[in-house]
Amino acid sequence: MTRPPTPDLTGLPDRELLKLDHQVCFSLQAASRAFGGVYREALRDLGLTYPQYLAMMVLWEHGPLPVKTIGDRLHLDSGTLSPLLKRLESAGLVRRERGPQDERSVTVHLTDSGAGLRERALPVPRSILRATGLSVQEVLDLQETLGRLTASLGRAG
Amino acid sequence: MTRPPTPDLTGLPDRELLKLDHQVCFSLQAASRAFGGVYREALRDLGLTYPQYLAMMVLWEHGPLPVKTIGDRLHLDSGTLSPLLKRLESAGLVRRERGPQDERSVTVHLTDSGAGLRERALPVPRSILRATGLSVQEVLDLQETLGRLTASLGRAG
DNA sequence: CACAATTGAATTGCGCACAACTCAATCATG
DNA sequence: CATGATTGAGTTGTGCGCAATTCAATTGTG
Repeated sequence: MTRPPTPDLTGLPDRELLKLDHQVCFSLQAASRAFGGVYREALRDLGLTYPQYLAMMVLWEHGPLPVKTIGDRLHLDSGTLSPLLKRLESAGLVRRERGPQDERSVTVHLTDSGAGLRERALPVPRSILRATGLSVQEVLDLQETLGRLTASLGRAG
Repeated sequence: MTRPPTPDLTGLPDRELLKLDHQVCFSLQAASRAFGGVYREALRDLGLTYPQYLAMMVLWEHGPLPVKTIGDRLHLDSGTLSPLLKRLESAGLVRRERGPQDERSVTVHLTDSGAGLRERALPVPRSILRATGLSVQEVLDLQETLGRLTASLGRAG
């Protein structure tokens, strides 16, 4: 019943492979959506969705940034970020300016309102972490595994 | 530098919590999206998206099922499933019938074309699992952790 | 039996993710 | 310096996920 650390996957029967890989991606998405639900509730008062919260966090941490840089950090392209930032802008949290040196680039600034929102967002991480029910070590292990997984999948795809 | 297995989370500073929880959900979504990319490529020839593939797998495994049952298995509601099944139907893979005993229920059947697609889908799981770069044991551990995580988050949200 | 509550599907609306494309600004090469 | 390639944003279209609503069918209760 013990398995070698790197078993010969090609030797496993198709239906076992099917179960394994199905459940990995499936349980990954299940966890991801469960997070979404918890964040949705935690961010409701702030009027932010989770992706919007991520964008705000990048700005809270690094100050004004070009759209391109935000996209690099969040692994999102302009097709996702442009409308998202537009919503943040119409919510009055953010302001966009064409860069003077490179007129293709648009730099995103926090407004006073956007900067002030940080205070109200501070308790969110704690409530989320507590909701996971995981120990810190489990969180670290999970991240390590997910990091390798994403890297492998990225190279493959 | 060593930590107890279940540390007192309330004792950690805010900014450390912030990093931890941020990266968990973030790396979860990153892995989930990386999977999406790999599946997208693997399923391109079949003309299926990953959620459509999941629905087909349920039908391949269990035969004709009511929409409700498919939704329970995939954790999807009718708002997501109805249009998805409609697309599968217009692709000729699936047929929908009102149940005679309960006229609210709609049972989804595979067409011959839909059943035949299973053959072409068989090599997909193997290529996906290989792309993960994880050992079988790591896959099992990951699933276990994700299962607990999802359960905790579900209870919390 | 009548009527209220519940259930199963579908629809609408919103936001995210991604592909494909447009367009202007910038860069690189000859 | 002129021209072709590349880059940064934005737009369009498709599909997923979720909330909220609608509607008919069914169930439960008095």
